[in-house]
Amino acid sequence: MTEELSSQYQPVEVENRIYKKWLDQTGGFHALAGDKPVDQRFSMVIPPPNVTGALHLGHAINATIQDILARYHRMSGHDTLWMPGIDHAGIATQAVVEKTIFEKEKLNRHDLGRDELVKRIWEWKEKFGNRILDQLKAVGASCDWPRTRFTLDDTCADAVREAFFRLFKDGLIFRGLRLVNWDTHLQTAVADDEIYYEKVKGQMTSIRYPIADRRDGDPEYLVVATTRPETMLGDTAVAVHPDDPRYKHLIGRQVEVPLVGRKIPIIADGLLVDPKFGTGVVKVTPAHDPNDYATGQRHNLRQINLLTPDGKTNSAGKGEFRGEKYDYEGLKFSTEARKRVLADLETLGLIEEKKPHEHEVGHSDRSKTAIEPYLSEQWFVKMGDVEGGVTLADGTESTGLAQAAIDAVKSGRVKIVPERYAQGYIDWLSQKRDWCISRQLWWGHRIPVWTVANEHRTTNNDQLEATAFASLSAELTRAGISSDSYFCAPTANGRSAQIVTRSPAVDAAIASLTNDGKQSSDGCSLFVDRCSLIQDPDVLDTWFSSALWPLSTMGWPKNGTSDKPEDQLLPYFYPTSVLSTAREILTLWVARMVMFGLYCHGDVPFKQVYIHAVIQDGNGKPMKKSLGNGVDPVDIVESHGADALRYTLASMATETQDIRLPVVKDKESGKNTSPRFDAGRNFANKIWNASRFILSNIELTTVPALDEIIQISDGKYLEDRWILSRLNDTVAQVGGLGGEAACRAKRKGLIEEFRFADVCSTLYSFFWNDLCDWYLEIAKSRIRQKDQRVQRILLYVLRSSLALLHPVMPFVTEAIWEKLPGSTELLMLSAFPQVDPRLNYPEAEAKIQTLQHITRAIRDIRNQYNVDMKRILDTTIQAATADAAVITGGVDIIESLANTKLVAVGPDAQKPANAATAVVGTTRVFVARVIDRDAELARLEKRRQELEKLIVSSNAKLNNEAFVSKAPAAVVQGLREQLQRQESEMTTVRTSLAELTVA
RNA sequence: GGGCGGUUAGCUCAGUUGGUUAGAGCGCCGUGCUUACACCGCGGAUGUCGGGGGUUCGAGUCCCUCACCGCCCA
Repeated sequence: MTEELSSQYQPVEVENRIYKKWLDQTGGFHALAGDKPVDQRFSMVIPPPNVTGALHLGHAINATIQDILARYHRMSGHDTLWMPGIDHAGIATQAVVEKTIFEKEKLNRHDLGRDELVKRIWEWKEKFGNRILDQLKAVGASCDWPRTRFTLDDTCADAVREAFFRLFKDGLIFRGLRLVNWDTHLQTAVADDEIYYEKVKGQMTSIRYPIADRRDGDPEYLVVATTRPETMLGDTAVAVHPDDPRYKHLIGRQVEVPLVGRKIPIIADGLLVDPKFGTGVVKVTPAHDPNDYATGQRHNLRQINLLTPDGKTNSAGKGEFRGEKYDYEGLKFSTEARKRVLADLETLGLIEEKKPHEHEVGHSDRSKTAIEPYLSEQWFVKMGDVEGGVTLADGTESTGLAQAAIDAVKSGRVKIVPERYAQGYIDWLSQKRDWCISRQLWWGHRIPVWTVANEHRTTNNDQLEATAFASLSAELTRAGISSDSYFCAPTANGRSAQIVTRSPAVDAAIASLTNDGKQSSDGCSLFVDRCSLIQDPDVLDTWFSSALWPLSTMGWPKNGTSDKPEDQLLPYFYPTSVLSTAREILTLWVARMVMFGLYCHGDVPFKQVYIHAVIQDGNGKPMKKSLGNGVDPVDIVESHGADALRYTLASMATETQDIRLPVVKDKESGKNTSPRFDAGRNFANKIWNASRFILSNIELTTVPALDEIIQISDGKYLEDRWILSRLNDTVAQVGGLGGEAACRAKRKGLIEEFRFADVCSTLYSFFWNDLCDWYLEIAKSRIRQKDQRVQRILLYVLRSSLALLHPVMPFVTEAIWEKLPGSTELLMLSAFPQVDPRLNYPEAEAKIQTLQHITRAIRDIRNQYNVDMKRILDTTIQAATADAAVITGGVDIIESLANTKLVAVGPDAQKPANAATAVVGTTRVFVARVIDRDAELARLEKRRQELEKLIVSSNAKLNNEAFVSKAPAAVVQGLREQLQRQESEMTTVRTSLAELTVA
């Protein structure tokens, strides 16, 4: 046995083998719908990592947390599903692939074309898409791998189609003009969270706008200051503060915009204008600034868009002023056009002042180029309340989608842990801002809406359209797929007819019918070239498919269509039990999942949301590639082992929102690491060695059953009852009391309370301190004597410990489990230990504690006097009768652990000459023949002073009339008893001091 | 500007409804190659609980205020 196990745990030698064994014997941690009651089912979906990504510490801590939960519930006998998968991450992925293609082939996406680019991204996905999943496996994640989903696969696409179709039919998806953050390089709208701000040195220019129709006393100009003079071409108002005496009389009049010659109103707006800032006059360009946009909404102003999608000035950028024509069309908007505008203004003498100005400019995270606010047509999901309400899939009514998600949390149907995060979720949803779901990308779920191609629309072809649509409808009906399409008639305000399709079959039918005027099977020509249909070119925001993740991964909307177990996931495992994630996506993702879960399927997607802390470096800075302060979890798996990584991360998982991990560069490898991971490695090593020691001394062929253990623990060995009692307490803390007892006590275990750091420290102190430092040391003499009972206790405790530790440290525990006598089944499939009231031995716990105190006192003296460990000292103990009995009962323990000989114990035991004294409460411990009078005096005097302070403080409280009368009786009584103990010990210390002085 | 979190030993963090002498790991000091483990054992030292004020018989814990750090939302 000993020969097989090295004296140091070598994780790299066992982890791959163990992981493969798990996969082989569980079918890849495969879960099936079963027949257990709801409280014995446990399910989670993994927050799908980005395909472009590599594992970072955020993934690692979250995977560790989820795996602890999954393994714990699996061992508790619950049907356990942990659904894995990855996210297509629209813009991030497309940007990465476009960049690599450009670097290698100098081709951009327009050179390649849509189909070719999408094909290339799929190839790239096949090549790199599974890398992060392999990394999760290296960490030990026990996901149901055969079910691995991808947000762009067919199953997920079905869900996206169905959800879009329903929302559209219910009027919850609409198209509208909105100001979006436009990335002119990638030519797409980007979300607010995909923008970062950078300080840019610019110029503040003050421009004179001539006042139209001047009256007496009017100034010639109004002067406005701007950092973006080119946007003046799109100005549709200038605003002043309603109470500003300088301009009050001008409100309602007009100014002329230089260069374009447009006359625009002077409006009053208290929200936009700060009269103390600049000249107190603000130009308003609703199509090119978010604040101006809002102002435009308030005052019903025209919106003039000046941009082309690639960031140039469009045909609106021209005009006539003072008889001259000005034209900026085709110029790069914020660079070339700006220069020309400034030069032209200069020539006209309309520039009042120019001064340097530093301001924040939004940049796209993906292309690193400046963002342009851009007015464009986008698709939206209506979040706010709607007339008539929204019917959720279970038939209940809500005033709107956002409200439904708010109510789910407020009512406690979804519980957010830690609770404080619920407020942010509710606040964000309460704004009920419509959700822009269209992205001008090619990588993603294409918006399933067909319209008449814009360039073919004229006012007089409505009749043609109507006929064509009727024919198409008939064609779809004949093909039996008309229920998968939804027709929307053209509207009076010029919107084209729209067809929303639910299935690729309908798309294919439309495409084939509209191509080049081809004819349908019955020979009827459906569309002429003036009325061809095109599918909306945009794709859906990635979060749209992510929002359906708990549903789509379980097969919605097709679940229940067969009796096959894989089609029964949704009724069995939905809603999931827990979602573990980071707080940054609480709104973007979590809120939207709740919304869609309720709307599409009539139930929340999860009962609990656990928000884990974010790991920062040792200086409190977030870990970022650009800062070079990140630690790669895969490096830690290689250097320290997966268990060490997991243990360390789990022990940092407290309720705070940030945790710091001091980062250092490893001298040999040059890679970032942290000394904090040593704790995990050391603990794994300790488990390994204690197990090795126990197993090498065992002659048993099976692990004893609980009944046998209870029988033999009733004998003379106090320590056996003690370690069993400690074990039982540890089980209770980590796993809870179980069954009815837990209900009565209203206490779950630390794992289910998400107190992962406490789980770690509880396991650590039991295994290392109780088991290794005390029990194994006490048991050694019996082990040497081949005592059969101690072998049984040891093996039983070891097996329970491995099972307790397994959810946190699965590899090392499974590797040892293999070596247990009679071991056949996997530890990961074995039962998690249960509390048994018969294993509570409070009297043993109290007695061992006394013996530990005495032992420590003797060891302390040995250390202080530098006594050679080999020298056996004589000890005399003066103790009250009751204590003396305990000590006498534990003579062997004290003698072996303190390497001493107890020569006399009792109330009348006398202090030998030349003995050192230690005081433990009222007990005095004399260690013979090591006396150093000065050292003794110093030690006792120090204790005397400590006690004196305590006694003074206790007395002060007890002499305080207010305390005695107002504090609870138990507290007062407790303090009285404490004072008594302190005074007794003081007497003992004084006696010892007196003896020294006399001697 | 609004909201949230943090500030406890040299470092990283616990401290559950206010109540008996504020804890752990790492690090540090001393010591030991005692046949599981030096990734170890044994022992030790280290805290005005960010500053100030208040409530209370009693505050690390509750309230107010200031400072600094971080996050989220505008």
